Amino acid sequence: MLATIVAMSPVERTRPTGRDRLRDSVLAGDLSFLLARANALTLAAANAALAEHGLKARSYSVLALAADDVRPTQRELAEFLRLDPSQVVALIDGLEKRHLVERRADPADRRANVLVATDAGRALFTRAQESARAVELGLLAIVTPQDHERLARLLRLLAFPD
Amino acid sequence: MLATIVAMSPVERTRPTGRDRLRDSVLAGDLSFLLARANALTLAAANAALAEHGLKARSYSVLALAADDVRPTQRELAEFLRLDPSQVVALIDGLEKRHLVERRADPADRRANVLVATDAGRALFTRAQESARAVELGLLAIVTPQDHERLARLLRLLAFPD
DNA sequence: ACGAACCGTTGAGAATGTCAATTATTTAGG
DNA sequence: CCTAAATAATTGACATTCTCAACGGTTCGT
Repeated sequence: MLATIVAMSPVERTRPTGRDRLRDSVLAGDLSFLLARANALTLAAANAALAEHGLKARSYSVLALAADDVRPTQRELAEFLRLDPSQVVALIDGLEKRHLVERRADPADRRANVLVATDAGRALFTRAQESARAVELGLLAIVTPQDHERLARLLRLLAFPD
Repeated sequence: MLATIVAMSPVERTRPTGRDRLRDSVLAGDLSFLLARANALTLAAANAALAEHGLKARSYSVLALAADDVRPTQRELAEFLRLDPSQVVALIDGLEKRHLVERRADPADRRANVLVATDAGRALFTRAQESARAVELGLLAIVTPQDHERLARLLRLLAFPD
């Protein structure tokens, strides 16, 4: 409403001046949109920081789970990362060729593989994690530690609804 | 640490039972990951709901901005939605063929087009918006209204850092 | 023992992302 | 005023990612 009035300047103003006109649009109030845009920016920053380690957010995530001794199945990886199982195959292939992870037969189910990190994988992850951490702190420098915690809690609710 | 101890059960336990073992991994504490996963789930839900209107999150966003009389330039759309300008071309082509939006020469800059919605576009947007709203409320049913507001505020900070 | 369900893998085709080149127009500087 | 650099939209090429269906091997329920 206010924006409309402001736009009603003299005679068809060239442009309502606003550099953030779009930020006042209804779309900007849409949580899905904010989520998408925040994710896009964050992902770009993360990928840029991980590039020096030859990783992207995806491969970093897989490596992180492998290095964490949680011994995830490829199926679990796919569900957790919201990827098609076939993408997990390609992702692991890439990391395995670089000797950062290994597929091990799951002793409990011979259909399944379990993913473990090699020593080199763990070493790389430790280094990459610092880069990732730096990015995250950079992005969150604008919010208070309390808000940081709140955000994590709320995102966890959205990310794991069940 | 704790996980390690727990895993050290009698004789190589088949599996630490946990169905959410992965949720205790270090990755699950990563804000980028939570953002990515929350976005993936939200996007999937939004696309599913918008499908009945022949829209996806992307085209819905473009339509929303067009219907909002904010008269965005294609360049502005690209920046706002974090897309390559060439993708905006394709997106608008699709909507324009369905007579939902129109490109209008920007009176202030003849290089630029400004996007406006047709009456049909506005009508469709109104309907689609209800679906989008329903999805959003569904996703946020688990949080309090106050948390809903907090989340929006924090995401806006991440989505528009400057 | 049997069929159904499940795991990883492969391959194909659609959708998206990324980038460079082109034309038309605007802007900045001499 | 004129010119060079920058900008907006578009096109096309190419890489990456998404989505599905099919397959062999294995497990599960009955």
